[in-house]
Amino acid sequence: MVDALHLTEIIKQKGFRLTIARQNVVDMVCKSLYPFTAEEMYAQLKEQGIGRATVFRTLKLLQELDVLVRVHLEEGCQHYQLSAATINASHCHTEDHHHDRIICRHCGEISYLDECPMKTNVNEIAKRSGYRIQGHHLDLYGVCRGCDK
Amino acid sequence: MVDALHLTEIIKQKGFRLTIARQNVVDMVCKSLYPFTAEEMYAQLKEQGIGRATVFRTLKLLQELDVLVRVHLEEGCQHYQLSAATINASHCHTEDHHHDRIICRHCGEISYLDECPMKTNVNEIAKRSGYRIQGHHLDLYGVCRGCDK
DNA sequence: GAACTTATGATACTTAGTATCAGTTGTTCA
DNA sequence: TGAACAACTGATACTAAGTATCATAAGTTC
Repeated sequence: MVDALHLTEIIKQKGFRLTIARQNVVDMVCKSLYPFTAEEMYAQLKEQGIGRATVFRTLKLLQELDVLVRVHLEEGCQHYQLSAATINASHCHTEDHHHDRIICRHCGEISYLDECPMKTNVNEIAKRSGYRIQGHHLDLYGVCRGCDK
Repeated sequence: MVDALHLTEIIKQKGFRLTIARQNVVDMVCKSLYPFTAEEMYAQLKEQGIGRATVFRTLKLLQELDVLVRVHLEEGCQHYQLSAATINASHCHTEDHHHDRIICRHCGEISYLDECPMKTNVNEIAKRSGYRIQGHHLDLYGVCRGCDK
């Protein structure tokens, strides 16, 4: 699990106030193991009196602070997950957790690659394209072992 | 430009009717050079009396037929573009056009990689993950040469 | 603790996309 | 040909995801 303190520090460092609502959202975000939607997050936070707009606003803020990224699943774009930068910076992780994924088209299972296949390619791509490359988003699609029968 | 005839053949082969509305959508899709939204397409087709629902339906059908893919841009998921399979199958293209992209975070410019960096990795990933891999979606993010000053 | 700024929740609104449905258009087969 | 049927259509109403507005509340600064 990612350290919530690290994220609240980022919020304060950038000059934003750390309110109770934001603290709550950050806590939930840190506990998330899988990509989640704003609605799912709101469903859990509204019991604590946190408004829908605030949840959307806070997730957007965390995205702008590079804490979260919005990710592309085949069914739509409304999912958020912790950015690779956040997970890497977290003291709770020693290995490099990356978010390259394989999604099973049959059962929807999502696995994460243990090794980033792009690592060796980025320099070459940068040279060829002239871009300064800052990151990437990679999803593989296929059929998992269980479904492939 | 992709051959509209090839796409209309796919529609007919799969047992769907080739109506005037579908023909119009296919023609527009073939002319598209960049990812487009359903609303953009509708804006151009409504003059010809084609309804909004029909445009959405037809784009969805073309997606199901693997003619189009919905793509992930940072601002959202609502864009469509021709699938790699369609472009490769088109007689107008001899080289391998792939849709791995680099997107400039500054000006929004989109470039396409001329070589798929995943080509060499897919077998290894399949072996390690146990998935039968059917495809992937790769976006790189960074700053293009023009903006990087 | 007053003055100010930022953030909040409620609400209304926008945008993207889907469901429904009566009417229209292709297709098939006699 | 044309009747019968299924597929498709546009209009419309709806849902879901997200944004804008605004009066109120809560931090912050001095």
